Amino acid sequence: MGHTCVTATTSDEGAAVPVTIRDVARASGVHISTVSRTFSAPHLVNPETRVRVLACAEDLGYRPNRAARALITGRTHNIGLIIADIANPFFPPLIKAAESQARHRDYHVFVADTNEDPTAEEELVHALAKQVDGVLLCSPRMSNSLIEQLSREVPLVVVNRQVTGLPCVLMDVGQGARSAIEHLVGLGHRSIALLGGPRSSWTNREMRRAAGAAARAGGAELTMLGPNAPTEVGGSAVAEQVRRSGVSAVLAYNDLMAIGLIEGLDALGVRVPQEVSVVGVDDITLSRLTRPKLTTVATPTGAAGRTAVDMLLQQDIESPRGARGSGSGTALGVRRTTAQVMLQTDLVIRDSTGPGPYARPARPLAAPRGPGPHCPAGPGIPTAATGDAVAS
Amino acid sequence: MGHTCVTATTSDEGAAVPVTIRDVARASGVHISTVSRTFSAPHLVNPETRVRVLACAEDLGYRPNRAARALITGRTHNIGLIIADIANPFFPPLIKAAESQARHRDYHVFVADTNEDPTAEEELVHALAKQVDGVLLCSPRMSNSLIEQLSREVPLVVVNRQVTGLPCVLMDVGQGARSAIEHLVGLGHRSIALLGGPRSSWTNREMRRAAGAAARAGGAELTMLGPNAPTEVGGSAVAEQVRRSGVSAVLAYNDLMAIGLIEGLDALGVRVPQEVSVVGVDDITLSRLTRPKLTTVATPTGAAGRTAVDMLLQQDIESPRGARGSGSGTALGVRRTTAQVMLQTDLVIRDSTGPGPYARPARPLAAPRGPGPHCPAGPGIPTAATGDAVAS
DNA sequence: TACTTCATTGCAAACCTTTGCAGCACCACG
DNA sequence: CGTGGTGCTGCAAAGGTTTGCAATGAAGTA
Repeated sequence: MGHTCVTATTSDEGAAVPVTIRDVARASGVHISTVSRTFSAPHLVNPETRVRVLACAEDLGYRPNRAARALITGRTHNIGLIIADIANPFFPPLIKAAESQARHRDYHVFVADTNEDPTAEEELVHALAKQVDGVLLCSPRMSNSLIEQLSREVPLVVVNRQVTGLPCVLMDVGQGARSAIEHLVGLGHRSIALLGGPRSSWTNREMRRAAGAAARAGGAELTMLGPNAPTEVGGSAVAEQVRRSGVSAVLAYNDLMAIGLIEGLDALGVRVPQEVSVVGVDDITLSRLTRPKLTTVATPTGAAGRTAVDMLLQQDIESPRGARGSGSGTALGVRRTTAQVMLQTDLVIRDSTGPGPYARPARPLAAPRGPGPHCPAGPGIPTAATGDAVAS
Repeated sequence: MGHTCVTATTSDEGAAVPVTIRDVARASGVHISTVSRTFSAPHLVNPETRVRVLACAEDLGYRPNRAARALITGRTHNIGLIIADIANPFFPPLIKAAESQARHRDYHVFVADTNEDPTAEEELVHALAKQVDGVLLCSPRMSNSLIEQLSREVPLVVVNRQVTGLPCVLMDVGQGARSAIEHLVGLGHRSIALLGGPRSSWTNREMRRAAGAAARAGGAELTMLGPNAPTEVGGSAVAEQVRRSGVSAVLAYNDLMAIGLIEGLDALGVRVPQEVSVVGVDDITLSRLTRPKLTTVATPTGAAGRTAVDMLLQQDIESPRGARGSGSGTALGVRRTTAQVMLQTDLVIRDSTGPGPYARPARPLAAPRGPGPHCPAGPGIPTAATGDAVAS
C-alpha cells in the first residue's frame, strides 16, 4: 500500500469566490427579491427583467445557496438513504432505483453506509436530519423503539422492516422462504438447514417463521444455524457445521452467504448440488456468475427503492415541515397516513439445487436414470411443491 | 413486480416539531449565545450553567441545525463522493474507506451515483456544492476543462484521473498493465487483446499506453478492442469478437469485464485458461469467487479513499471558505497547494491465465509434461517476466 | 373623472446559528 | 481606593435566501 508523491505545486486559481443573490441583483439593477423570484416563481416577474436577470446570473455563475434556501422553506430537496452495508450487492440496485425515482421528482439522494452498526445508524439519522427532507432506512439493525423515536426528528420510511406507525416497504421473504422449502422438499430433501442472518434483522425472523411452518407442513426437519454475518465469510464459516449437521439442503439468509457456503463446502470436498443443495435469497447479479449458478429467491429491490421514495415524498408533501406554533411551540400533532407495502418475491431455480435423498425418479417416462442416492422412500410422500402447504 | 398494499392507517404522532436553540435558551434561562457556546466552545461557559443547558437540551431533544450553522461558519462538515457506478464492486471498498476516514475527522460522507453519465456528474457537483465542504470525484467521465471549471465552485479532489492544478489520487494502472502483459508474455502469449473501457476514462488511456509499450518490448502483438461498457455485459458482448481475433490472451479494463468475457467465451465453448487467458484489473471480491478464479491487477481502493479524504480535508482546512472581500468581492486568489499521489498496484496471479502457444516447458526438471499447444518457439524468446522491459 | 384591478417590484422580517464586542462582577495587586 | 485582569454572559450583526405585504404605475370600468 505504499504510495509515491509525484507532484506538488502551488497555484493561485481563483478559489471559491461565492457569488450571491445580491451580486446578481446589483449587476442587473433590481432588488434581490426580484432575483429570487426569477428562480423560484418566474411567472411573477416581467419577461424582460427575467431575461436580464438570468443573463447576469449566468454571467456571474450564480447558483442559489441551497442551505440558505432550506433554512427558509424547510425543504432541502434532498433525501437520505441509510444502508446497512454498501458492499452487499443487494443494495446497489435499490440505491440506483431510488436515485432515479428521486431525480424525476427533482430530489437528490445522499447515501450513507453504517457497516451493520446500529450506533452508526442512529448517528447518521441525526446528522442527516436537518439536511434532508426525509430518510430511507434500509434493513436497519436498531430497535423498533429507537426507530419510532427517531421518526419524530425526521420523516422516515423503513425498508425491510416492519415497524407499526411508520411507512414500510417489505419484501415477502416469508413467501420466498416457503417456496424455497417447498422446492427442496419436492426434490426429496427431508433434512434442511436454515442459515440465519443478523439477529436483529426483520427478514431473518420472517424467514425463520415461514420456513419453519413450510418444513413442518412438508414433513421435513428444519435445523436453525446462526445468527451469522450476512456476508460470504459468514457463509463459508459455517460450512463445517453444515457438513456435520448432516442436512442435505440449506436455505441461506442471502445470496452472499449461500455463495460463501458453497465455497466453504467446496473446500471441504462437499459437492453442490450433488451432496448438498443450496438456496439463497436476493438474486444478486453475482448469483448468475458463480458455478454452480445459484438457485435463489429473487427480491424486487428496484421496486423497493422506487416505492420507498414515493412513500417518503408523498408523506412529505402532505405535511410541510417547519410549521411551528407561536410561543412555546404547541406540539399539535400532524395527522399523517402510513401505509405498508408488501412486494412479491420469486423463486428462481438454477443449478445449486438437485435431488435429495428422498427423491422420486425424476421423470417416470423419459429419463429412467436411477433416483438420487439413498432413496428408501416410495411414493406417497407429499411434495408440497404445488403450494398446497397447510401453513396458516 | 406486483405489490400488495397490506395496511394503511392514520396516526397523529407528534411530527417534526423542530426545537431550536431559542427553546433551549428559554428553558434554561440563559441567552441563546450561551447555549451556542455550550456546544461549540464549552470552555467559555460556566460549568454550572453548562450542565443546566445540556440537561435542558437533552430534555427537549435539541440538535443544532447544521444548515444554519453552515451558513455562518461556511463549513458543513460533510463531504460529497461522486461515483461513476455504485453497482461496480470496485467502489464499495473505496466508499467505506473514505467514510471511515471522514468519520475520524468528524465528517460525514454523502455518496451519489452518476450512472457513468457526465451530465449527471456536473449536475451533482452543483447540487452538492453548497451542502458539502468538498467533493471527491471518482473516475469522472467529464472533460478535464469542465472539472477545472467546477473546481472553482467547490474544492475538488479527483480520483482515477489526472487533471493539472487539482489534487489527484491515482492508481498506477500503467505499471499494472505492464506487469499483466509481461506475465502473459512470460507464459508464452504473443498475440494479446486489450479490452478497452469507457473512452473518456483516464485509466483506459493509461492502460493502452503502458500495455502497448510493454507488448512492444516483449515482442507481442497487441490488439485494441473497444471502447466498451465497463460491466460484465460489456465483457460478454465482445466474446465473439475476441474469439474471431485469434488472440490467446486478453487484458480487460476491469474485473467485471473480464468475468463477463469469461462467461461469454464459456458460452461459445472457448475454455479459460486452456484456450484463452484472461487478466482483469481491480481485484474485486468477486474475482476470487468465479471459476476459474481471476488473475488480476489489484488496485489499492481502500488507500485511495482514505488518501482522497485526507487531501480534501487538508486543502480545506488551509483555506476556510466564505472569505469574501468587502464591496464587490475583490477576487484575490487563495494560494493552495495541490499534490498528486500515485498508488501502487499489484498483479495477483490466479487461475484464469495459463501457458500460451509459445510457452516453454513449464518446469524443465519437475513436470515433464509437454508444452502448451502449438509450440514452435524454441528458447531465446525474451520473457520480460522479470520486469526488465525497456519501456521508458 | 374617480375607482378598481392587475402586473410588477421593493421592503423588511424571518429562518437558526455563530461570534466579535462590550458589559458586568469579582478578585488581586499596588 | 484605584487599576487591571479574569471569567462569564448578553447584545446584535451577519450569513443567503424566501415571502407576505405594501407601493407603484398602468390599464380597464363605471
